[in-house]
Amino acid sequence: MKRFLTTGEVAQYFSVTVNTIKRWISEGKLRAILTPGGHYRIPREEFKRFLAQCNAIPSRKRILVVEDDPFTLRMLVDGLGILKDCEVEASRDGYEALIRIGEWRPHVLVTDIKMPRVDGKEVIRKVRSMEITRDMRILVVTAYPEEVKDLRGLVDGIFIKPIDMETLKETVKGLLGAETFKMEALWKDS
Amino acid sequence: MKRFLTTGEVAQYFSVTVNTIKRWISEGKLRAILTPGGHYRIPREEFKRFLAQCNAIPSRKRILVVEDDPFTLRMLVDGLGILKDCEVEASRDGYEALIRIGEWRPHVLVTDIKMPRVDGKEVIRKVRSMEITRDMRILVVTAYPEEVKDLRGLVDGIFIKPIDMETLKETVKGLLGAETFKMEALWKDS
DNA sequence: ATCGACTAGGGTAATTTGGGGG
DNA sequence: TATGTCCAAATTACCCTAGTCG
Repeated sequence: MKRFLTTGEVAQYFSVTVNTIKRWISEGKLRAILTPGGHYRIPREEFKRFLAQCNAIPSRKRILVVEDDPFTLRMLVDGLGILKDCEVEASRDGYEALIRIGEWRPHVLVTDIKMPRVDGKEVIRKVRSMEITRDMRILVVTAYPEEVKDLRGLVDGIFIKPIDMETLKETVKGLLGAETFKMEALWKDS
Repeated sequence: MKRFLTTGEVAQYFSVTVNTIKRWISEGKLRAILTPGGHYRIPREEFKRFLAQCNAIPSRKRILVVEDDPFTLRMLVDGLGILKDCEVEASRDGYEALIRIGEWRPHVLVTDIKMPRVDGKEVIRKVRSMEITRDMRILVVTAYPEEVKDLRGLVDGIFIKPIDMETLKETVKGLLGAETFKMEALWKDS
């Protein structure tokens, strides 16, 4: 198994020209190393990361849970963890969560709305308005029903603590069923 | 752990032919010793140095500017935009910035510390503590010198408004020159 | 000392880069 | 905005045989 791929190999894989791959690299979308002669080599790990980011491989669905209370967090992660073909990760605060959203692009975000030093509502509005994260499904978890009234049209579900895990799991399963693919280019023909 | 590598081993590592390795050696790009029979042996240390060099200049450097004041933002983006081999992007608030950091992995972050509904200091502490963003260089821009005293050890530079763009540009250039390698990922198996 | 596997060195074909412009 | 196409120069791959390594 080769450790590095050439631009040509990656280009062939995506059915795009080599120039497009070079542009992706120079724009930082795809990371690569340089040979002394100036040719790019793409690490296989990076290639896989990139594929997942493009939704190009039928990867397992990604669920990000954001919750600062360790007990609730544990319950959510463990509960969602038994779902089939899913990966669950946790962030303990909003800052971590936002970086992780950009990097990992979860399919579903399950988030508390009250977090120290971060405005959960503002985060949701932001995420909804950004191109990259617009397709992400959002479930809100909160202890204060009246806090989230104005989020109704914006999120895919609201759960009031204490959480009914069975309903939550069913809802997540439903959201994951709805496919959202973004890279038509990959489906032309191989 | 072997002390020396053959051309074939290095070639396999880089997904390059043996001849290419030989050319790198004859051109002095990769240093090697000679066996009495005329076969090359590459010292492991030299191999590591070489690999680091390949990681050093992978693509154009990415600079993310975070600033809510349109006027200052414009000045920063335009000013940094003329740097060679750099891409500059802007985020108008902390939420956007964090997602963009995760997605784009800027080499340098130039950020205001006072932003609506986001604690800039907390963002910086968070970014510094996370594996993915630990190598990112951070420059803080602020109008309040006393606000950022406790950030001194944490960031790579602090600029007080009004900004001296020439100094800022020089600093960014300096930070971009200082290479930060992450070779461990490439060393997992071998 | 022998043998299989690998290597050096060279010549030629194929690929890659960077840039500009559609 | 993103991608495809074109170009020359540079880099790398592929082929070979004689020689070295283990």
